[in-house]
Amino acid sequence: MTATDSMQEYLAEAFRIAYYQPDNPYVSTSSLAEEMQVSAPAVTRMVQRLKHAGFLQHAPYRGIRLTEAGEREALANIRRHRLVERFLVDVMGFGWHEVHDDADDLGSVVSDKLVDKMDEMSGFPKRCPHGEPIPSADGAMPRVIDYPLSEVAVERDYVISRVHTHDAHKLRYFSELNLEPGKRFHLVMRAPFKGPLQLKVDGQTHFLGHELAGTLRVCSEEEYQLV
Amino acid sequence: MTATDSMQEYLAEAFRIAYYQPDNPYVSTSSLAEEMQVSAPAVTRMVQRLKHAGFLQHAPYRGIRLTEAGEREALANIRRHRLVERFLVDVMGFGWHEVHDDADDLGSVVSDKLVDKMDEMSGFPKRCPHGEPIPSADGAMPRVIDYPLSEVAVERDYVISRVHTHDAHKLRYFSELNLEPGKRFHLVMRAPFKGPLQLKVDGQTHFLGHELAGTLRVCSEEEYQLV
DNA sequence: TTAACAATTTAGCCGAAGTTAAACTAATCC
DNA sequence: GGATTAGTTTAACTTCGGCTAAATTGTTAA
Repeated sequence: MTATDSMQEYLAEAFRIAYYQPDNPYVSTSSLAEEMQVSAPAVTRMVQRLKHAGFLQHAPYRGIRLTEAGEREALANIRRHRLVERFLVDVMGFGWHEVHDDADDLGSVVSDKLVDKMDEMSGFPKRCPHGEPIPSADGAMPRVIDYPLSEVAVERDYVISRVHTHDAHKLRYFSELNLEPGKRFHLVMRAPFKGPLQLKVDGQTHFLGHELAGTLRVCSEEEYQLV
Repeated sequence: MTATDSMQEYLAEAFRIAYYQPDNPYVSTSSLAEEMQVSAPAVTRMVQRLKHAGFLQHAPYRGIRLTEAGEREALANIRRHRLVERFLVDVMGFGWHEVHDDADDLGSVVSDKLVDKMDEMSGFPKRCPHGEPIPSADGAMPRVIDYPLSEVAVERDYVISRVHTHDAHKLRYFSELNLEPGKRFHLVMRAPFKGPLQLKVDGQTHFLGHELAGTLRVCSEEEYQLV
């Protein structure tokens, strides 16, 4: 059985959610509903269709879990999506903070031929502009090593690994602060009780709220080079 | 009222058909059905929806005719489609004969922002890779001047203006013969009774059947420069 | 241990876009 | 001028993907 575009989107989103909660392999329908901007019943019905097609297992009232086939579909979609983003940024010159919506639209329709060409023209990138790893053509997905900025030790250097938000304003703000994936910076201090963080980027000092900092994931230079 | 993607496709196709029959402004539902690869009733119902939305007039059993609003929608779609084709050829390096399907898919989803960028990166082209004129952003569509190769005078020089087929094999064949839009050639002779044509391209002599020749539209160098 | 609440699923609805089969027009042909 | 035929339209059904409202389940708290 082959997945429709819509089915692939659900599978991809489920995979992304699972990737961000490495402890627990089950994805709740409500988290899917939220990410897909869709009602809960819509998810339940799609889940049933996907189960019948063999793309996932469903433990009612508990959650879902992709099968091998489901992961394959998901990774194909994610790869297309992230390579399109890279292409829009590297080749077409858009800002990394402004390409998500267009990439969403394009990601569902580009052919393999096109994706391969985009891959090539972007220099076979390893990560998308938000820092997420790009699955290989044969469906291997590296696991990146990084930590929420809001939880790492102070007075040390880090590299931005991933920026985990789709909020256009936040992305634009990070972009203005030069806080983008791959960027090196120094974490000066963090105020207690979920207080603001102070960091130094390109010699400039910035302050970030605790919550905002939580959407940035960071790691060491060496860890960044691993993927 | 704003048109869905699907509505725009129908409007665009209707416009293209009308453009190829300059004498008669009415487009039959069967021609639309054929071009859209869809059953006749599907067209009839869509036509009614489009009529209600004010995009066309419908004379039952006679045909349809786009309104101003309908032409606007159609031209926006055609512009997107043809600029995507140009981009795939000029920027991404695909062959002009192989981009139609991808362009079809992409044309329905690319945003204005993207189309404008593609326009710029392609050098603000005037025609798509098949030679069809590209509507301007404000919705003006030039009318090209050209004639079926099967009907023009022999022993003269011409330029390929448009290649009017979507058949992948024919396109590939034309491509192999170097017969692409903008190409200059000499029409040597034409055998009577719908016989083959002889022409000289780049010093090489080729023969084309009458029907195949009909899918090529040609004009003088000066006429080609007009659009 | 039961009551309340939150999450999930079921039931029944809608609209878009497709299909086939049957009915209807318009036009042509003898 | 009426019968045949080609082209259109209507009717009735399908699938997909969304929705709201109602029922159900699992968990938590009194």
